Amino acid sequence: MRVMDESRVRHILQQNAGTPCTIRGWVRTCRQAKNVSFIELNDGSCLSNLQVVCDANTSIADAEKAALQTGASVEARGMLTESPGGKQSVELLATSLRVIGGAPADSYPLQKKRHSFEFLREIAHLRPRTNTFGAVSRVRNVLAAQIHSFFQKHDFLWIHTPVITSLDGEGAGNLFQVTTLDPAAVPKRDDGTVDYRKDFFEKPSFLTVTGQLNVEAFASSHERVYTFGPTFRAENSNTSRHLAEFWMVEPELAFCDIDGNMDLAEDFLKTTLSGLLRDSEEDMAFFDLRIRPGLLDMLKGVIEKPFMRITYTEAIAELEKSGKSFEFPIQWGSDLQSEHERFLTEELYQSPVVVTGYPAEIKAFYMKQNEAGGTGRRTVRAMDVLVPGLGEIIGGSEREDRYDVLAARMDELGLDREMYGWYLDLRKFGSVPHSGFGLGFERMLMYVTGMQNIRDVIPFPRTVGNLRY
RNA sequence: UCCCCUGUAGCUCAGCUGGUAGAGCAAAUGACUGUUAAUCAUUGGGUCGCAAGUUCGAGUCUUGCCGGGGGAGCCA
Repeated sequence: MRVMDESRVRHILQQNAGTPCTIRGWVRTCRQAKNVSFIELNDGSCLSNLQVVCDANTSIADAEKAALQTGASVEARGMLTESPGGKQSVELLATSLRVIGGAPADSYPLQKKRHSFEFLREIAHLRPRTNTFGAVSRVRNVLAAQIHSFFQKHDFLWIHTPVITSLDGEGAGNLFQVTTLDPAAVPKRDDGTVDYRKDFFEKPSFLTVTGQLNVEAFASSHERVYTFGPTFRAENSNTSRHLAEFWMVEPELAFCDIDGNMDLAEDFLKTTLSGLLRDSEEDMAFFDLRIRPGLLDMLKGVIEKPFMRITYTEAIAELEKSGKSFEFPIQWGSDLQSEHERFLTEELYQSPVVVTGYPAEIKAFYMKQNEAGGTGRRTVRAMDVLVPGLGEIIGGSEREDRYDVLAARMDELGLDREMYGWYLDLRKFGSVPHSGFGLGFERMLMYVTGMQNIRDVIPFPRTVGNLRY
């Protein structure tokens, strides 16, 4: 089979009438009359189908005519012609048509009608053949490409941080343990605890919850680096926004403070979003039309408006003086709830907002501490990027680069200095101010597509109590 | 983990205060010289999630279990 030719629907639809074509794909719908049949073929290359027209001159076996049903794979050869129909400019007038694999209509689950996303989740192996999930798959690909392209253009190195880790105390949720021990016969030490010396790594091991700590080592050598890979959280959270396995993007930048970090995050979002709108025009128009009306305007707003930048303390003051009654009361020291985030981005500023200077108590140990100042309130140089329609899309910080301050904070939180010895070393040898952020790739996909459930923007979702395919 | 909703035909759903199951779409067959959510006609299709209970009688009421969805918390 020729792989590098351009006999794919998205290319064929660009060609002029009179071009001979061969197309392979799957039947979306089939309308048959006595002397003419219309078959809509989709090959996943774009949202549009190619209409294949079969008439009396088309060579097709009688047995295969009956197999021309929704879901069947076919190959059609013929001539591209101008279409008299209104919904497409060109169509393929077939000289021959061959059914490669049939799809018995009485058992093929996908029908030529709308299906609920809940139903499609139960046939995750077939949903790539639907309009919506086909578009999600293409947008997922294009967005990933935009992200790589953005970083590559700015001289960032893509670092492949490990999936298996020994660090279990980062505080980013529950971990999946990785082991080769037989669960039915776990080796024990004399005191009854598990003898991990017999395990594969001779110590407890886990799936990573973040590549950040590892990638900081490379920021300390290559200055500009990022991770983009799978991440695992064993949280028992059953919501439309959580997965046990998801993909995360984490840039890390040396010689960069919190302000540079905010500049990077803003440029990152604006550049990747506008690249996506440029390169996925047809699919994005589909989401705007069918999934979330107003989506394109919302995204354009993010691209065009400068991001508002305020401190956590200012945000609390604004929320207090708003006079609005929130379900969760505002109080300095507690985290912003999504209702608060929505108020800031959607009502008060009506633009993306970057909030910095969060209380140290509600943020991770590695974030750089600010000077206490007159109020005695301890804050860290964290930043959350909030966008209208979603809330937090990016979370990041300037990292604590002072050895003594970091070590003291770790002691305070009861973290094992020994285990984090290498991480502390980075502050011992050639330490530099550095910053970075994390972005949940599927969360961003939900945002750009308007899809409401995170399980519908990843090919095969893994969630609590649910592992199929 | 907590709260709420829900499970009836392949899909989406209706089925009032308990009386023995229905629609639209899909499918099958036929008609139709160009359709595009094709149209028209005909036909088939259901242990009403599972188990127990109340009752003369349960899709409908009760309890338990299982599945799905939404929200909260946790977070990305």
